[in-house]
Amino acid sequence: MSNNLENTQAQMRRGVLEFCILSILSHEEVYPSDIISRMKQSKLIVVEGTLYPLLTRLKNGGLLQYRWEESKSGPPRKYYSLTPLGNKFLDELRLTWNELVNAVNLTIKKPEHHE
Amino acid sequence: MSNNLENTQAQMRRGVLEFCILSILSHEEVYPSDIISRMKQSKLIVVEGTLYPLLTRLKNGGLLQYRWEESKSGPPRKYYSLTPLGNKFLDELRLTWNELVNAVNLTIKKPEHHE
DNA sequence: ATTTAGTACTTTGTATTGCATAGTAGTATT
DNA sequence: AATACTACTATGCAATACAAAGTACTAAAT
Repeated sequence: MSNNLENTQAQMRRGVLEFCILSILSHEEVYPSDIISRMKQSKLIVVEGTLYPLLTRLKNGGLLQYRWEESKSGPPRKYYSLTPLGNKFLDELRLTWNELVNAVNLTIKKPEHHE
Repeated sequence: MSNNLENTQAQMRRGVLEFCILSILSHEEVYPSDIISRMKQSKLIVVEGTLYPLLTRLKNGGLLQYRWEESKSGPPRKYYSLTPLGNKFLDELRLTWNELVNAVNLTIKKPEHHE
C-alpha cells in the first residue's frame, strides 16, 4: 500500500526541503546541481524534478534571484541567491524549525500525569 | 502565491505528523479527538479531515488497530493502539527523526572549507 | 566535421495527501 | 421533540514531489 516506511521517511525530509535549500543559499551563491550535491552530503536526497520547480516557485515568490554565468564545462549555470525578503523568510523558518524540534520532542515523550 | 510562510511552516509540520501520532499511540490507547488535543498542546495543529483518513491509512497498513468503546457523553469512540508491526515502524521513525535533525543541522550550518 | 560524453536546465504527467466542508449518528439536556 | 454536544465519515480540491523524457551547451574523440 502507500504506508511503507520509505514513504513516511520521505515525507519527513520533504518538510524541511525549502528550509535547507534556503539555508544553503544563505551561505553562498550556488547553482542547482551544487545544491543537489550539498544536500546529498547531508543525506537529504533531492532530485532535479523536485528542485528546479521549487527554485522557480521561490523565485516567483520573491525569495530568490539568480544570474546566469558561463561555464567552461557545459551550458551556462543559474547562480541563485537570497533576496532581502528571502532572508527574512529564512529567519522565520529558523524559528519554526527550532519550535518544531521542541514540539516533536514534547510529543514523543511520555505524557506527564497531571491530577 | 503559494509560497507564503504559513504554507512552508505547515509543510514542516506535516512531515512529522505520522511520527507524532504513532508516538502518542505508543504511550497510551487514545481516540482521535484525544490525539488532536494532545497535538494541540504541543503546538502541532491537526484537524479532523487530516487525522481520520490518516488513521485509516495506518490501520490498513497494519500499523494500528482499534476497538470500539461506549462513551457516556456521545457516540462510541474508536480507541487506537499500535500493532507489533506499528511498534517496529515507530522504532524506525525514531531513527529517521534523529537522522533528520542531524542532517538539517549539518545543512543549515556554514560549510567547512576543504582544500 | 560528426559523433559521443558530460553537464545543466526544462517540461510533462501522475499519485499522494492535507484540508475545507458537509454529512451522519450517538447521548444528554431542556 | 428539539437543541446541543461529541465523535466518526465522506467528498472534492489543490499543492507538490518525483519519475521520465527532453532540450541545449561544451569538449573531446574519431
